[in-house]
Amino acid sequence: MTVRHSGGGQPERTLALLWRNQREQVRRTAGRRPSLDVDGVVRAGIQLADDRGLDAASMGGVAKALGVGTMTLYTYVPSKEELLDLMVDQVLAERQLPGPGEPRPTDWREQVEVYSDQTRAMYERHPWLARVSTVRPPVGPGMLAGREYLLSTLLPLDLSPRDTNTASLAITTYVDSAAGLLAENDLVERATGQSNEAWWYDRNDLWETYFDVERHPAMTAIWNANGYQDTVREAATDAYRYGLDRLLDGIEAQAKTL
Amino acid sequence: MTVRHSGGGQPERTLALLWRNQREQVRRTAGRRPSLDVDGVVRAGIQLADDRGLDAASMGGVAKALGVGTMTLYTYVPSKEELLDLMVDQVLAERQLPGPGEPRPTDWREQVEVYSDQTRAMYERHPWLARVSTVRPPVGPGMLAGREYLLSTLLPLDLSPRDTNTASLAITTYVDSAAGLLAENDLVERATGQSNEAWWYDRNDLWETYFDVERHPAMTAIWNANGYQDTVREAATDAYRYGLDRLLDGIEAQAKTL
DNA sequence: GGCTATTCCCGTATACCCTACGAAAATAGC
DNA sequence: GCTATTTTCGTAGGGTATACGGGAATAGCC
Repeated sequence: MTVRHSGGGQPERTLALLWRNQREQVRRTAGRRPSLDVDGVVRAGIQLADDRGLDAASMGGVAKALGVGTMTLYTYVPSKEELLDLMVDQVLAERQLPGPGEPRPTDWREQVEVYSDQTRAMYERHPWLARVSTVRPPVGPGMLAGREYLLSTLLPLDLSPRDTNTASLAITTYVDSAAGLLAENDLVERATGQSNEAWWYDRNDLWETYFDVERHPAMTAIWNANGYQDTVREAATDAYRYGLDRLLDGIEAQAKTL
Repeated sequence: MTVRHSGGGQPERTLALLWRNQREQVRRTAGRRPSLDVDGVVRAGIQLADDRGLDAASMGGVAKALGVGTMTLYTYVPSKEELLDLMVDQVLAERQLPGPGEPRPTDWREQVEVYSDQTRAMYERHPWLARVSTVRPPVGPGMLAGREYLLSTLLPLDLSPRDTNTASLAITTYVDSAAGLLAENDLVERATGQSNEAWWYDRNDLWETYFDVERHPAMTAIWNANGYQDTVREAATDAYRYGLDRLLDGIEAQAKTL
């Protein structure tokens, strides 16, 4: 199954849910007293997705975890789609990113590092995030806080406003997807109970039967020179660091020429 | 639904399917004559996913498109999972990347550009690709050809074998995810019939009711300086180019210092 | 205490999804 | 024509989301 996002629905309702903790609640008057609240439903969804994968966070699954009927959830959340939006913004907001005026490293690269570390840790805690589309994301407090922080780290570079925005988009794209990949790697190992190395070993036939050395000289050369890391995890971690560092190098160098 | 990948199954069977066109077929002997072939099933799946989204490429949907019963597909493909693997490797192989010895640009950056352009075009044609996990991908001819080409573009830099591999992983991560994002953006516009601008317009309440200028000074500054591009598409395209160029800048600079 | 309007709870039903199983149909070679 | 083999696919079982509507609980008012 694919995980899509933020359809049409009623944008006002969704926004009200996303920002539910920013404004105070209206006092209740008549009617049966609710047995749950939105936060509880969202927490249960996150918990389930963390523990047993995104598929476990079905409406039925979440309802069972909360000890209510499936349809009861629809009192709190318009659809599974918005529940997912709420789960996403919730975990985005978990990142501990300094707000405006709060203490932070002086070097801009170290500030970006904070974003990178926090985002990686978030994906590590919630690997199902990598499975959720980020186009038309839930524009809640969590997402806005992340964007705000990353933009603010780039201000010292004195790029034009437009370039600052462009650079920040490039960085989020890289960090979010690479961090998601790392987390997914770990998740798959846990979920299947099979290490990545065992997975490759199972595909020994590839090299023995199908791989054509003539057609793949560069791969062969790297292999012969022992250029492949010992583990998939190691390779992915190295690539993450290397790519982020080179990207920031490039941004820094270009900023200096202006 | 999430889109997962390459489970346990029987790796040999999956490999044989992925590389089915590299080795010739065994002659058939007795038994009822098949009405379809694997290529046809894969093509139908791709067609359906292209036209009506990944969800339309269900086993039932593909079978109906081919005019057979749903269960008939299981003669050709062990499960939906492997069908997806086959679809993915098929479209990966569609990229026109020069093989070893074939003509290519002289500058290494232009060579990487070819990879970037071909990959972007691939995602444009098959936006559902962005929805499919790339951990434990189908190791078929298409994937291997892509990896081989990208590695070969980096050889002129004379990095160590390990660094070459690391750099190539960083580039694929960036290119594939950023290209996927671009394509997904277009897809969502087509699928929902709502432009990204209209989507944001629907969320006007965000700025009017919830957005706190005090908490988001950097965003506010960029907004006031007119730093946000006119369209989401423009911003994403700019970010793609900018990020790739800066990443390659960084790689080039580092290669020179060695 | 009883009425009423309001709100919440959730069983049922519909419409999808994947796929295990097994019976029927078609074919090649003897 | 018989047999071994292969393909076809209906049925059934267990999953998913959610529309609908009836019943249950509550606050405020008389």
